[in-house]
Amino acid sequence: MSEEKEVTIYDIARLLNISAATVSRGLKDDPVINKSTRKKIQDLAKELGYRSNTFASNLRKKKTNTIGVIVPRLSSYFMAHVIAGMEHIATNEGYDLVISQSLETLKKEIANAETMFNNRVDGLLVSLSCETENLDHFEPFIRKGIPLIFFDRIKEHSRCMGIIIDNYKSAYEATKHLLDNGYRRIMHITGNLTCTVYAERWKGYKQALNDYKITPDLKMLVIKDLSEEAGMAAAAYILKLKQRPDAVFCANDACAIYCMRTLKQAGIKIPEEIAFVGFNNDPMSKVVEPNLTTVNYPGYAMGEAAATQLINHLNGISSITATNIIVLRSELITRESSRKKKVKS
Amino acid sequence: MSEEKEVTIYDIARLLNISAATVSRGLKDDPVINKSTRKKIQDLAKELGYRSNTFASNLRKKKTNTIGVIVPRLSSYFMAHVIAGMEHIATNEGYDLVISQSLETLKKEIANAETMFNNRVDGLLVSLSCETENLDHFEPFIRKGIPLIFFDRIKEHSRCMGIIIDNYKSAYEATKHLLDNGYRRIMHITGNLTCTVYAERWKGYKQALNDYKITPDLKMLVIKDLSEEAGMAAAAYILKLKQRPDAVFCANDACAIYCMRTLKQAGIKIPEEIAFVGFNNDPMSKVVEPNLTTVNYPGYAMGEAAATQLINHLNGISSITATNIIVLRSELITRESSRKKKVKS
DNA sequence: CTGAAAGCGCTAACAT
DNA sequence: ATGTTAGCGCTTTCAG
Repeated sequence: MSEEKEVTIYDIARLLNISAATVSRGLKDDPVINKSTRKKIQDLAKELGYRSNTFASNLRKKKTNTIGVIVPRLSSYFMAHVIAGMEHIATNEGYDLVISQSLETLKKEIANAETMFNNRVDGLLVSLSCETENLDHFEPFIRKGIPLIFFDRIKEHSRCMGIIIDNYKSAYEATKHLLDNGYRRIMHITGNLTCTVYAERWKGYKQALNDYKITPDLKMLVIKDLSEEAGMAAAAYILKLKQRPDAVFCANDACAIYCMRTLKQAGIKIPEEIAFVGFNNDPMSKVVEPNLTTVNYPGYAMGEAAATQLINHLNGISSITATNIIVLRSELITRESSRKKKVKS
Repeated sequence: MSEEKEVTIYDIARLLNISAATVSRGLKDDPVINKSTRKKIQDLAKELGYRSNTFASNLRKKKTNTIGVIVPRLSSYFMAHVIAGMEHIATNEGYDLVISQSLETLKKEIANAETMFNNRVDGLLVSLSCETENLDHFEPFIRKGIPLIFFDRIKEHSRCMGIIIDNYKSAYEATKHLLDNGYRRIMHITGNLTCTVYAERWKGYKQALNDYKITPDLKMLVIKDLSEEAGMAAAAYILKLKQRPDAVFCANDACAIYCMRTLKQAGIKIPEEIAFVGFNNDPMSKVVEPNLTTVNYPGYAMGEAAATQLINHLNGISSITATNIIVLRSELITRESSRKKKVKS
């Protein structure tokens, strides 16, 4: 623990008999400084083990080079990829990421936003908790002109960009795929409808049914938390139903898979008796038997897009308030779990 | 963008006709200040929307309240849970997490360490890349007395704590489980053996064989990158083998699963002809058929442990250099893929 | 219990 | 091309 003393620009300045200002400029390779002076400065800095003091610099520049990220949970496959994508872009651009989880509660989301605000992040990337019904706790950012981008779980705001996939369209296509393949009594299992993503998927589902002149049946709508347990519970519900669905469109893969598995264990043939479509393209969907048809959700790309937009705005290259919504491509991946229904003739 | 001016302690001081020093103390509820003065200060601060300037404070205190995290990849199920665990502890203790990925390369790991060093993190939490053979790039931290904890992928260092599971023992138990269940020709599929985790697992595997008087056969050792593709390639290798294994112990689940699947598609019965044991307890392992026997890897707990130890050290509650290694409990979860072998009689 | 004063290390406007 | 100067906002002796 030999706490060596920190080297400052003043040490370098003194040793080189120049001013601290010149050192400061030389260190960031400012072309206004003589090339040989620059080299001398940089060489000595390295030799002395100089490291720039970020706080002093931040204090002066009033900029933190830090981007705040607030997400419901870190520990999903999807979110891990989003974060990886953001980290990739941020690092390349010299920004740090400070990440926090709301654990799906508004209370924590508010606390996290406050911390981020006090820490003076340069910008904020947010995926909203399901409990969040208004954006009041982000007003301090708006008022200070701190750029704010929502991704995945968004709410519209005139001054904030949103980055999403077209949940409505994806759900519509997923449902239409089932209909096209001959399924008619399609159950929808989803999460809290205050979440835009789930609300949109539900709309897409209904529209597809409508287009096939099918009236949505409320018995065919199951709202749970989309957990594995919810999937098993949904399966139990299905088994008790007098008139069972011939297909299930579930708003995530984990829930779809555990529902499917439970039914399978109860002797139901998948997809012959009940077909399945999930959402997210979780690695599990490729492994479960039968392989689950699902909607690919480009997490890494979404993370990259969000970080890129924010940083471009920060650098003045583009403005967040001009573009309002960016929609990423998402496509249906058809697999065994929704194979064409054999029509009994 | 109404860039309202920032409120500082001087503003509060002026308005209250007291000194900035008193405000500074009052804001952190220093009992040395008159209770009513404290209240006045805090009330006014809230009213004016005062937020403390972290840099100014950091600059003065030479402390960042930031913990750096360097991991090979963020986007695995395991690592997502590690990070979630760290974030949980760090947030509670008022620390920020700054996270970066080495993407399994030494070059990036060095660059990341340097950034963290320059950003003056208070402590560092590291899981090493596979390429890392020495700890030179962490010397600046050691020299400055900045605490450094390795987790999961560690290397021993007299001044750094390591947090791991007992990979040797877990692998030993996994292999012994197969042996106990009647399997004798056990293949081991693993990753780069410069990684301690894989080296330890390999040792455990060999020891179990030894204890059963079985000489390890080099044909039964497959070293790949443990990816899904590696799993499929390993399956192809097995199919071409004159003398096939009757069981496979794979150092992670993803690879095990894709190997198993490929064999299954080729008509091999699992576990009758070839049994499987994986490692990690990835969600996929519970979903694949047959369910995969695996070793539970407590990611969240590991993240919590690492963060807790670091913060305790930072707070002077305990020392990192005293304890050297913390071993977390990990247990074998037996499932269908390694059912007892039926002995032909 | 409160205040005065001296920086922490860096940057940027302004001057030379 | 380089130097001077004046802070950024906070903390912390030391003095009262």
